[in-house]
Amino acid sequence: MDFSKIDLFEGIKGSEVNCMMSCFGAVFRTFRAGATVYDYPESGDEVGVMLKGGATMIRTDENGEVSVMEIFAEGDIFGEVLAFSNAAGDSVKVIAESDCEVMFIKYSQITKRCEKACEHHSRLVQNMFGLIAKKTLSLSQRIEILSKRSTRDKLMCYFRILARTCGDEFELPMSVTRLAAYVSADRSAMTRELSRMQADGLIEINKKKIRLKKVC
Amino acid sequence: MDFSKIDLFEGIKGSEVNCMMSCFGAVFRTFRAGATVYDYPESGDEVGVMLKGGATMIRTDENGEVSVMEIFAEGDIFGEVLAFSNAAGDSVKVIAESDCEVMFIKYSQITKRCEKACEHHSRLVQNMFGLIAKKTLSLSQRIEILSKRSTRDKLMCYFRILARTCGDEFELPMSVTRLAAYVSADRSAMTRELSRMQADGLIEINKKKIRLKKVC
DNA sequence: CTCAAAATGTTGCAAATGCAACAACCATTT
DNA sequence: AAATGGTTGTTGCATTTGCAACATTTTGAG
Repeated sequence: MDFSKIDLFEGIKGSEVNCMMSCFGAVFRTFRAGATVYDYPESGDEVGVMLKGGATMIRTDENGEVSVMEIFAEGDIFGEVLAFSNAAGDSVKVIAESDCEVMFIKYSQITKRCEKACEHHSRLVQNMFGLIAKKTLSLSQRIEILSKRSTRDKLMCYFRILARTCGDEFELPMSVTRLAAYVSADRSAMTRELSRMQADGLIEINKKKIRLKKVC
Repeated sequence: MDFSKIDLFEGIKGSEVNCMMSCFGAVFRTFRAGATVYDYPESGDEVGVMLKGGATMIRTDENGEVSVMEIFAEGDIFGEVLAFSNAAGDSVKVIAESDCEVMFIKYSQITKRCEKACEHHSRLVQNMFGLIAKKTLSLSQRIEILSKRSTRDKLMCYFRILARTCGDEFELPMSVTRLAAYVSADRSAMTRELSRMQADGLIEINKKKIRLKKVC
């Protein structure tokens, strides 16, 4: 297993990473696309580290309304203690978007100093620090999107965020149906709005390929 | 200054806290209600710790649209590195809701180990950890609220969250105008909806006092 | 290949919401 | 007391949005 690309272990040698695994009681699992990676009511204080592939955190409320909470790519971490409140007791799951590989460790083992006082434990804490900061950033981005009043503004806001890393032409990192859940809009209404946006010359859209046309 | 109630310093003796202040280059300031506590484009890598009073983080976009991003009470921390993306380059400020007292420290001084290697520095990092986790929780709560489709659902979601800590009868922690910004709805439309909710027997509302009536 | 399930695209209609404009109220300052 | 600025409450109207229902296309499994 190559951990060199995983941010959580940055600055920690591969050999030492393996050594740390026993402290953490790390467990490795692989999942097929569509499988449930993490089921919140059950998964206690475990932290998941996405080693390979991608997944989406999905909340389903009592009315069956679905909303996308977070999107995980390689290197991202997730877990109940890390990220969210489940106020309403809704069902919250992480679903594999593609085949993926995940490492699970106990949160409590990370935050408390282990008896052996691994030298690299504190570095790991620092890394974790940075990852959580990154996560708050993405949550905050989501809030920026959701706080727009109209579906059009929400979409434009999201597209501009994507464009900042990918340029004015990019591919949606999720299905249109998921996108609707992500911006918290009705799918059909959103599709209608996407058409209008194209008609108004704001974007060009072809399947999942999108091109921002106007600078703004 | 009494730090015993500030989560960031939990488990660190008062005398040692004072000792640490020099490492951090802590600066203390007081603000009147309505004053600007923190202005993001300018305030670099500083972390604010709310020692006394309360404040609100407000984003204003290019159209003058206002949205409340976070609400800070005693013990909460805030800062650019901690929480948010400013994608659009909008104006983001922290405004004192009441008279308040804030301590500012440099983020970089917290994350990097200081030369003196204070014994308690690592405890501070652990505490900071917990605070950020708490922050992600509140961001995630906000997302839970914003991802509801209707204004009524947003409000009920928020009220239930408040009720969990305060019981079925509580006082709004912000003005109605701010509440509208928080749930990202038009103020007048929200007021209208609040009346309807009362008419429908869901809540009783009197100024800022709210009572949840139906269990659900 | 074939079938079933899921995703996508489209439309009409009713309801919710934003918007604008206004009046009433409150607190603070002069 | 008067003036000022901010918050609150209300209403009519145009627009947006959600919702439901349906046809079409794509995907995946056997």
